[in-house]
Amino acid sequence: MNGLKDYLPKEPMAPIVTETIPSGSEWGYQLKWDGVRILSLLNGGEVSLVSRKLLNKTALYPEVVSSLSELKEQRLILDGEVVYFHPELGRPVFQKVLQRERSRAISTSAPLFTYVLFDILLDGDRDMRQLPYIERHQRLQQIVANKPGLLVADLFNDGESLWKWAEDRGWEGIVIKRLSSPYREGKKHQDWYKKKIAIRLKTEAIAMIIREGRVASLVLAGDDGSYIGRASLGLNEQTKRQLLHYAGLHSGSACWKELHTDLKKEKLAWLSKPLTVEVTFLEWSQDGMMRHPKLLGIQGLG
DNA sequence: AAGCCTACATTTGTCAGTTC
DNA sequence: GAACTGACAAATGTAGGCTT
Repeated sequence: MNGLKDYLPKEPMAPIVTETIPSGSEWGYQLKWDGVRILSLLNGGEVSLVSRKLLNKTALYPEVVSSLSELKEQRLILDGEVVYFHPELGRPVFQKVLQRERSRAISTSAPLFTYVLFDILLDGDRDMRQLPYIERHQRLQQIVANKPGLLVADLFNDGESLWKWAEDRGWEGIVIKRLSSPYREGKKHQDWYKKKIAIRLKTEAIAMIIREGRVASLVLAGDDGSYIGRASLGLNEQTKRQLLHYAGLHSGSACWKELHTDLKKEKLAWLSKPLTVEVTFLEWSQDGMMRHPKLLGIQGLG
């Protein structure tokens, strides 16, 4: 019999970003649970947890280890997402996961995390990876059925409805899986897709951050003129050159009396004529910043 | 308070190889 | 030779912890 590690992928199977939701009976749909990807290895009473990059996370999520303890006499490799489910909001809150990931000592009053499972790679002696996803999902449900702290991600058959449901309730997005698909490493497949729900905003770039004589990112202000973050995703070299040119033509003075600490160490080029930009981002952070902002377009650039 | 660290996600640029 | 693709590195940003 092979060791458990022989069944561990170099990287877990990952969904590919898509804009259009594939439809048809060969596809299944799941909510995208916003947390950290964790593979779990169970064997002979031992439980260990590893991250996307196969780093050991066993000590970081003791409650997950404990939730899995009922299953630990079996020989299993499971795949899923560790999330903090906010009871009032009715959805996962990623910030809580970040707090846990960055803490060394876990306080006893730390919020409890849930392990949301969506795949099984090994079941006893059986390599499950070649089985169709629908069968792996069914087997996972049999094994995990109603264990506290564990959840099997539901599989739905109507992608558009799930998308609307997720959108209405502020979830991160949905994952679309080909029901016949084997488990393959990384993104070398055409079987798993994800579509993220993004907030769209038209806002103003009032300054640019300059590094080594080049535009590094745009400083964005919200409706009330306050700092809501910076954005660089979506800028290519050509756009950066255009921006630098624009900054030269419309050089202005500082808008704020006091700079956000974020910006204090940066070299800024203030604009006398702000640029209207469109951005998307995943969500607002607690202190009013955009999480993962991305520029869609900039108006008024030559 | 500043600066560095770790971990993660994602895009952009580049290079090499393949295809038309 | 142009256009596409995959693999890879670099860049950018997120955020709290830790040290000074």
